[in-house]
Amino acid sequence: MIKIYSTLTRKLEEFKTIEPGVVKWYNCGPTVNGLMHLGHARSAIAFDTIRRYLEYRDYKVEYIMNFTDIEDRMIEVSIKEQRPVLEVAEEYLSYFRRDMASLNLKPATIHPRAMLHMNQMIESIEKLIEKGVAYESEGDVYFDVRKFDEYGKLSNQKLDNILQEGTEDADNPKKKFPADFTLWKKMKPGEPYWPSPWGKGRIGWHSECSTMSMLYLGETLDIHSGGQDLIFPHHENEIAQSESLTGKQFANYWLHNGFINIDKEKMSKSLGNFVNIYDLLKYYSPDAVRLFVLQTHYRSPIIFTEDAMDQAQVTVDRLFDVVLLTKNYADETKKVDDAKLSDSDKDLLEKIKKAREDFVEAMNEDFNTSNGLAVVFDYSREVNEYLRKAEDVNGSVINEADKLFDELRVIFGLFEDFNSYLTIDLVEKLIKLLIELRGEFRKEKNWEMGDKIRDDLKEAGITLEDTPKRILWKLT
RNA sequence: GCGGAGUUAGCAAAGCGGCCAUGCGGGAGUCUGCAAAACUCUUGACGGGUGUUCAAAUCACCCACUCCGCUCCA
Repeated sequence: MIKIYSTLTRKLEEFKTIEPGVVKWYNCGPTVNGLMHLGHARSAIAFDTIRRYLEYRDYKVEYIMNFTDIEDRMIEVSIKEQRPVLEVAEEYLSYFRRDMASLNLKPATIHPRAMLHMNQMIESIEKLIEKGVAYESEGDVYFDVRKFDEYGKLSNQKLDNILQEGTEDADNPKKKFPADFTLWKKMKPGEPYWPSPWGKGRIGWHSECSTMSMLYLGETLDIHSGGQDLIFPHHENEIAQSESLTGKQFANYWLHNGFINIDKEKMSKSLGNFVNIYDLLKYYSPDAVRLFVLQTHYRSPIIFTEDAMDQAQVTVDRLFDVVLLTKNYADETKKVDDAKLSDSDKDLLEKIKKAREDFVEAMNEDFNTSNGLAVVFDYSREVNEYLRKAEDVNGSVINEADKLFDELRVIFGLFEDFNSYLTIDLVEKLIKLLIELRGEFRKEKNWEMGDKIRDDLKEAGITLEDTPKRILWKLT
């Protein structure tokens, strides 16, 4: 049984999907007005890993992650850089895709973009006005939060308290009530616009996620996720809009990841203290970044330091060593034959089984990757011990160990470029080395060793031809 | 002011009533022609106080400090 902590109830809940075996999940993606930074990456890696785990547990995950490409901040960049919003969006979107691929983040089932869903959003706003929960005011449209009784339920705040400090331009005279939020924003001169029943303008930020999630996943989602900073007002507003529209619960589980801090201060665009993924990957491997993030539970804050990143790099490199060793000694052509097992074989098989169970147990508890990794480290030590100390290495047993490593690395998204380690380039180097060694033996008239190398290579499918000028080799 | 999270060994980070985390690092050892790796043992922790309990890092209360949200942010 998988347990999930939901922000809405503030406790662990048993995970049950609406439709058996299918997870409908909407994750709030980034605004593409800049490069992907470690904060985005933390969120993306955490949820990517949870998604991979759910898939491992045989769920079909319909994972939608949007890109916000039309919004105040997009327009700011557009004006600053003197080029159309669409062009800005395209550029940063391509950088995001690049960085996401570098971090081995699985693409979402669909990555919808706000700009391409204007009509649907306008329709949603019209319906909200028809229902009497939204109103037009001088070309703007606002949501009337007093019409939604449960406003504040996600962020656990009462409307009175929200009002104390006010919200988004609280003193705006066009609003009936200070906490009302914008659904449609009238254009200002020079800004991009779309036509609507209320005149030229653009969508308010909170509309896109409601509209697009319902469009692709239906009126109630299993999971809705994002960074903790989105709880208020973004997700609160999404709930207000969506539930007013449908009368149904918008999402059953609300997941929010913790922040990355630098020097005890939140990493954010507004503070300008963020670490770009593109730059970070010049110094650390993608695996190190993933491990760095996953060592901490997804809801806890992470303090970024170079020291911690260095540690993650060392750790992941060592883990890779044993995974690679295991792969080298695994024999997938043979099945485990109970009659031929030594005590150490049986012992390892037992440990593999136990590790798999312990791992599942750890992850079932609100996706505790920290404990999950502890299981992996214990397990890798056991495999190392076997590989180095067992009287005979049984290829079929090691193959079982390799299978578990494969399962684990797929879930954590580690060592994806695994197969590229055995390249034709490496084969060439090895063959040249053997030819050189054989040359040394022949110089010493050690024909026996020289012939052994030639014969064994032929056995392996590589033929050497001794010609007067040089030695040629070919794959047979 | 309101709402929330936290303070665990040199560093990172789980645990959330009784026993082990785990990773990086430090020390010793095993192996060993050299090197590297690995394995074993070891080091060392629960912010401060007061309670509850047979038993507390874990529960309650108080104090101190930190961070986050209430404004664009993952």
